[in-house]
Amino acid sequence: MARERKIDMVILGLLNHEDLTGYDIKKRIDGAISFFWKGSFGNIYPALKDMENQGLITKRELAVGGRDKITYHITKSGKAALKDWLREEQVSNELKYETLLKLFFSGADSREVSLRNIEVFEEQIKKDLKLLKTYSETLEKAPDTEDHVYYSLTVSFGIETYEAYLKWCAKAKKMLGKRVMEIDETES
Amino acid sequence: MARERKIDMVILGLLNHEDLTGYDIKKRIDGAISFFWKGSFGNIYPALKDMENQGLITKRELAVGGRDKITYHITKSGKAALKDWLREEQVSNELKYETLLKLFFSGADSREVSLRNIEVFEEQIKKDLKLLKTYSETLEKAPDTEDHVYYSLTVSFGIETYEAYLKWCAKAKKMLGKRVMEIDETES
DNA sequence: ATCAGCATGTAAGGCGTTACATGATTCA
DNA sequence: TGAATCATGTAACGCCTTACATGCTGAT
Repeated sequence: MARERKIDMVILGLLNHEDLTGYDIKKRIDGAISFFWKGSFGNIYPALKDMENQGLITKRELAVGGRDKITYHITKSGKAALKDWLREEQVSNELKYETLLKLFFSGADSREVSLRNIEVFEEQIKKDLKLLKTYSETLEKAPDTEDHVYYSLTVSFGIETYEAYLKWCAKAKKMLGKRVMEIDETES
Repeated sequence: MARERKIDMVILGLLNHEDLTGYDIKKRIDGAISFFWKGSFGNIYPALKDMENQGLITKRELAVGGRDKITYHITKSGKAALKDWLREEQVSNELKYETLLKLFFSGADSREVSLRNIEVFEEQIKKDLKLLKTYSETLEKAPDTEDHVYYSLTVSFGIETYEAYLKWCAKAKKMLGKRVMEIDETES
């Protein structure tokens, strides 16, 4: 059965770049990473404890203004574990889209309901796409480091697939009989 | 907190169309649905028991050649629950792509490793896309029912996003310096 | 006869979310 | 002074996966 908990790898990946506190790790995950992976405190803190016991990371307690702040640092063993994971070919890529599930079973209700569900999805995607594009713009102005190449690729994955989603939404709405009378608003 | 278990809705959705055994339900889920939702026996059978207790479905035991076969049937209350769910606007759409996670942290290893990971992803997507296209072809020959519209839309969602993935793969490989010397094989 | 598929379940364990609990600091 | 954010955790609970357990049927 072995280790399945991927949050460890997220943590190692982040710590490989810089030392961080659990709180910082959470913030990083809530950024661009959240588009393809999630994490919570109840997830992260126990993982940090385990990983320290395994010798993958070390902790450094610093008293910052009378308060404890715990910063984690990746060890050699941790770096090795990260590489091992990167070189493993077996991956789990999973989509759990409730919108598609609903659409699949939409024969049970009216077309208005299906259309509304597609619109809800579309609105969310538009919002997310806007965010991805700000990431992309920030990246264009940033220096060309090796890490940036990878960051940039994941962002462009998001942008391209989300644009495909939007195209599909338009087609789906048309197919379900939505008359598009609105003038298309360019997303300025 | 309320009900979170979406497998119930998958089951209701399927039973809304026809009576099925637990085993049949699993097979249906392993078909086109598996692209956006998963289910297992350890998941399905307990759900069926719960849902029967809740009055959402009823069971019919039939002795088929000396063997017990349990077929489930959706009730009025079950149909209402299905509609309620369809009309709920709050949805959870989640992507958990380990490939992207690896790519994001690929600065920790060589470009060869990143390229290999993209290739593994690409191969999987090509395989899945082929399957989706057979679904699509089957659909084209099938009668134009209301249910088919929705089935068709979910399949086309898959095809279009997977094609976007493949485009991205090509771009990513190029960006990471993969020289494409192979003559492109048309997927006949 | 044997093997794949049909058919129904249970049990253990893992993983994750949410809510709870606590308290310091910073900024308006 | 009050709210937001920083910061670290724990506990309960829920859901799912995997493996196990069992036995029949149909095809080769």
